[in-house]
Amino acid sequence: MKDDAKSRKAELTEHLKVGILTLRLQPGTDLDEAHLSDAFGLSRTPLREVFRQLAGEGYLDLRTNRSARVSEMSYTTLRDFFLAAPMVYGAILRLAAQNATRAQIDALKDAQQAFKAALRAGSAEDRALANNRFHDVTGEMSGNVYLLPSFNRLLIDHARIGMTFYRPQTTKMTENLSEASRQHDAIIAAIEAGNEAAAAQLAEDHWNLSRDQIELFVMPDALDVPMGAPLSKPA
Amino acid sequence: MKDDAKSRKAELTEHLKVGILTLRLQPGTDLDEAHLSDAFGLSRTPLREVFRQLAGEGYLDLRTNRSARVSEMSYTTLRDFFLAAPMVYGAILRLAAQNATRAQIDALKDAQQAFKAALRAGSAEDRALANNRFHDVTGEMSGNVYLLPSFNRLLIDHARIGMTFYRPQTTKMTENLSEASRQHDAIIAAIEAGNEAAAAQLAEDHWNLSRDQIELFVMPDALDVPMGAPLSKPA
DNA sequence: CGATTCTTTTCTGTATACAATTTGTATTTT
DNA sequence: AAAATACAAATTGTATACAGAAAAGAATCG
Repeated sequence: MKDDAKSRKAELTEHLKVGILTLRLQPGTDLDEAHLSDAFGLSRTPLREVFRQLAGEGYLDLRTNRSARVSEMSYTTLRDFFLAAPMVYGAILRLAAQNATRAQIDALKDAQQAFKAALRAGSAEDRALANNRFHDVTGEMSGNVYLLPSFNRLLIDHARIGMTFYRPQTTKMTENLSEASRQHDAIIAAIEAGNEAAAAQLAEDHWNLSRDQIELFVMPDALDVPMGAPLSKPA
Repeated sequence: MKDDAKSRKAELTEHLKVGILTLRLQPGTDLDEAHLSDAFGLSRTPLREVFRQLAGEGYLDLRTNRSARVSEMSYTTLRDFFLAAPMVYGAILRLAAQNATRAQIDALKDAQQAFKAALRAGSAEDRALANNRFHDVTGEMSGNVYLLPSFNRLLIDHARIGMTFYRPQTTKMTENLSEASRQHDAIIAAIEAGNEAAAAQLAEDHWNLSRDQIELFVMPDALDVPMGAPLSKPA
């Protein structure tokens, strides 16, 4: 059982990634080098290398002479997200259908099993991470080094945005999650059949569903209170 | 005149970037930490941080317990490049036309001036770098954090592929460079006018020209020698 | 002579110590 | 009392020293 520096470094990386994807580490959070190096038994040198790497992948922002910070999410970035996601997701799934290997398809099926399990009995964090894993595998399948950087960057914020809607608050939202799961199954089938057109269409459908889910959160049903009626006082 | 560590670090970063874009540092080249830290008056710690950053941006590949290496370019990556570039370039120019600020438009004009100067009197390196700079500014204009990672990754290899065809070997290739310059002017005009559709169309035209130029290099005119005739001996 | 093992050397990865910068606090000044 | 300044504490950035892993070379065996 090796617990050397290498594995501790990987642990730290995973810890930060998961924390950021699940919003446990919220956008804008400052990271304390001293505390983290202490907690993971690493000196600051390798720790800072991990920071640089995660910054390169879009998890963190680095500012000279200031602490590393979990990358921000603002309304402008949300707009950019909506613009870029459909295009990149479509291209990735199309390429995945072209290039997926047997082993990758098996990995995708495993990811989907985990996603279903998370829907049945998991927390919001479990669902977001399982969904992230599913799409991450489709990225691997595409194998296109030029599209992956943007795709992975999108997946980070998709998970973070999704953390709000994987905690379903209405029946409609719950139905949407079941639909997403069915779409995952269809995506697997399209990839396995090498059906590019179907994969691209499913990417669009899947994205539209995801967008609807986001809209349900951003624009909830209006409160059922007559105009002018007093609202309950804030604490 | 500050020559402190910070500027030396930036110098090193620039040196490596330029070297990689111009193929002075060829794909697959191993980088020697000891030599570089000596040459730039930096210790290995900040040097390795620069390596990590450049790896994140796609300039370098890092392998544990092995030297950092200039990122490879193979025929498979060339195929991926041709698949991804038209889509991403189009989206970036469309967004650039939407969002460009006055200062950015001025920067783009400056870059184009430099490009023209490089065409008139510069080396192949100068031309590739000036062209890279021009497109880099369009990326800044788009301002979309989700598309930029892929766009910047594409620009790296576009510069490297281009290094072969910015050394024009035929009249046709020279004409293409002039045409590229005219397209740059048209791109500036479309962006300045906020004309998205025109910008997107120009992205397609510009890409097609670039692809033609690459094809001229990959598939040169057949040698004008009758079949079976003896070729001049290699040295 | 070739292949293999062992030793030496070189290079990568990490820890620690120190320098430099920023931030928070107390003091002074208007 | 508010603003400005000076000082102290905390934090980031860098250099150096050392530990560990590959690579290169020497010695041994078939």
